[in-house]
Amino acid sequence: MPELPEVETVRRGLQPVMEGARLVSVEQNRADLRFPFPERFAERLTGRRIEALGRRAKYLTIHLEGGLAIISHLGMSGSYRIELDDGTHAPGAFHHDRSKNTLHDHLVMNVEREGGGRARIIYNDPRRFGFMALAEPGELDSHPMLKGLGVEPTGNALSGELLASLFAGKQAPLKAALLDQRLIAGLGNIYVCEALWRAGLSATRKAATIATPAGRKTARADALAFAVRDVIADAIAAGGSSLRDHIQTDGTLGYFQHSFSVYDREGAPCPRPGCGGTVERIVQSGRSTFFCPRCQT
DNA sequence: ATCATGACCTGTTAGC
DNA sequence: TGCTAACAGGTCATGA
Repeated sequence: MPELPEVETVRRGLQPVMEGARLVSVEQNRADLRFPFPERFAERLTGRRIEALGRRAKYLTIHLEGGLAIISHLGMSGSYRIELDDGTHAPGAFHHDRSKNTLHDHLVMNVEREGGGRARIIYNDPRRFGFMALAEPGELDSHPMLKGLGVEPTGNALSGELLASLFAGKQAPLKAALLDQRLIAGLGNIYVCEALWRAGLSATRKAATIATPAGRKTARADALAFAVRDVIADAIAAGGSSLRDHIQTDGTLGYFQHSFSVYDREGAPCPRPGCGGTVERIVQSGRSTFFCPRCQT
């Protein structure tokens, strides 16, 4: 599920229940996800108040009183859901609102909410590619999981100039460069495919070809920087993409999947007006790339 | 250093 | 219907 827009959607869904709440107890149901949980993880959380929820790239950050912070990555299949003490799901609960699948509930945070009442925040992750870490007070930005991350594709930071300088000299395919979290942090397979389509650029072209040899921007760099920021902003506004969970009762599931131009649309006509091409699928470094061979060059 | 590939895990779906 | 293979939103370790 989770690229940057999905993680941001999770953050916004958890925020009204978690911020200001106190962790009454934490149930950790196994020793590891992709990596072992930190030492004494549940004990260190218990009793603390949650001050804020943040996000860096695809990482959710949970800031606790005293400065300790949980760093949570959802991998491919991680999700959070909220259960209120009356047994219902909270508005804003994200994903997997079906009664089955508690098998992979790996962490349960029981909280006393700020305005009173209790809630359970449950982390579920069938494939266990997700992971959690703890950052000591003042060490969040320098934590090994976050410190090497590149620029956020939100806001104005990602300009054509910056993109050109980041990609200058790179022989890797444009797609691989866009997926490199050390350069731009937060893009994944869906939004890279969509951004390349919006920019009219081929995923297989060498990354360096959007810059001059000196690392100056070209029209391609401007188009790609804009496309990346644009598709991420659109996806966040739509609440992210939900590929598998179309059953929904409380209305907070993402709907950006209905706006895909090429992702998972092999054989469909290219939606660009007047193009007339057909979406194709190729494999690059083991991952599907969806693109229009006619208008992406 | 840079780049490509396989590995990690479970669940769902397409195809025979 | 039942089995098998392919594939899935990500990252890390390895080897060329």
